[in-house]
Amino acid sequence: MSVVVRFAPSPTGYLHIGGARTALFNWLFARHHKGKYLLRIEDTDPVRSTKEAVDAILDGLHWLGLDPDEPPVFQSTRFARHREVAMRLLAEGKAYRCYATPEELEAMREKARAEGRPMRYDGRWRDRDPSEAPPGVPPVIRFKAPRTGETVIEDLVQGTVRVANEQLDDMVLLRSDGTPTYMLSVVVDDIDMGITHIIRGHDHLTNAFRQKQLYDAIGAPCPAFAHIPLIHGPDGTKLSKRHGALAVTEYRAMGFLPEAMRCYLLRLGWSYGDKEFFTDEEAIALFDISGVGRSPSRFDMAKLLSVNAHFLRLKSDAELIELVRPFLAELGLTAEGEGARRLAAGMPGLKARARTLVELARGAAFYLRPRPLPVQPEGAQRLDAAMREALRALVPVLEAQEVWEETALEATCRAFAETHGLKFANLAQAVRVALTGSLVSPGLFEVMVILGKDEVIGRLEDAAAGRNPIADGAN
RNA sequence: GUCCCCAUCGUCUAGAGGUUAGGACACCACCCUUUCAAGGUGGAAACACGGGUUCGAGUCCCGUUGGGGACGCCA
Repeated sequence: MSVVVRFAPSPTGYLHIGGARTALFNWLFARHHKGKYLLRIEDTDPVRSTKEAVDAILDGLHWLGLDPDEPPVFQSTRFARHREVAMRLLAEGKAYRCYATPEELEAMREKARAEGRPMRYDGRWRDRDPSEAPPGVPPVIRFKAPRTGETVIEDLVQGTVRVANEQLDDMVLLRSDGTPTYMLSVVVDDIDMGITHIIRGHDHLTNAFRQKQLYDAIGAPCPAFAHIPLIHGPDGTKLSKRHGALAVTEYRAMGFLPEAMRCYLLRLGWSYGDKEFFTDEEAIALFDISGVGRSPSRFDMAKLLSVNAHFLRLKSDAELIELVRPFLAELGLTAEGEGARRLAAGMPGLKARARTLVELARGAAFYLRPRPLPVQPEGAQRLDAAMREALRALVPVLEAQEVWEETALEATCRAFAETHGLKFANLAQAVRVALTGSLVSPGLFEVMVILGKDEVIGRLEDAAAGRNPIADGAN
């Protein structure tokens, strides 16, 4: 049997970390088994579903490289089919019309709450004759669920999970306005789409019992279930906006790489011995549901940053130059001609110091900004009058420098510091500020070589003359 | 409240009855060093608790505690 899986988000919000990981596991599982990975948009609630959310989900999946193998199925287009199945169950006596009013249901809930019992529909219309139906009340169609025995799920992750049927009530299949509910739609669509494995969040585990009963009633084989543990926030509670349940596209904006995102998400709840990093090929070859753990994990930004830094360093300089362009643009910078040349030359030194593309852009900015360079406040403090004098004195020395390469420049600067009675480290920091506007940068002499003699002398003169504006700290 | 699930360093996890309980992130120290990173070396850091079963339990069973999830004419 060939594997068919689906990712089935409801378009009521953005694709967040949890959804992204569910999609990833489905995608990986399908690739591993050479099966199909489908996308179904569960837009059966017209009030909460939006076009923007659909686009955001599609965009997020695309960025992560998790495009579905076929065009997405919109659940709302399949109402007629869902209704058809409901009517068939009704005709077969496996479902019935219920005329209970919202008020009655609310009263039932109140009573259950007061008695400390689970809030369940009491089945008052289950065996009642339709002739007793109150006039003018549009009924819902309820599933006639088994009342005794138990329902058992063989979950690929959770193992055997069972629940007593008394715990479950007669769920609504068709609302009084004739629209199908989620529970019905999911089952019918999964049957029609030929889904073999349902891989989804653990929060759906209890739904699985009801869905299992529906499969049985419809007479369709039940797909294999794999309920993967949820991702929690750093404090162990439900992942929320303030934790990082941001749209995955927010991570794109923060300068994360999709492959880093995938790798991080993969290792959240799944592992393969001590292996930490996986290429896509490795992940596809090694991924299996049996490697998925059962306990929930917490989202950890520090680890994500570290993983991203790892994948950033794996990128070629040429790739990085293209990837960083949009982030440079946000700083109002472009890298053309001389700027592109400097960026390419400086990339090895830059990328070792950046964990994200945002950090990379910020670190690269000094190569691209026009003179006089803005300097950060902490850096400006290093340029006191005495140090400015020293920089002024350094200018002619460097102008006389014939061999403009790292070791020669270092020798020159060390000798200069010695003859002027300066600690080399202090001189170096002052020069660093003059050349980069910051106390932190790639190697000083590497920077000198990449900037070139004229630019270096120009920047030193700016600093000596106190021409640099103070950066506003935004960068 | 009822039902279901979960429980190894702060975090992600390895561990399928006998291990000095391993790795990664973060943290600390040292090395390197012109800053910051990167890199290298080392360190601190865990089996929630209580009962069983067993010659032997992080591993199996039960309970407790703690955490999470589900309980809609939402999905």
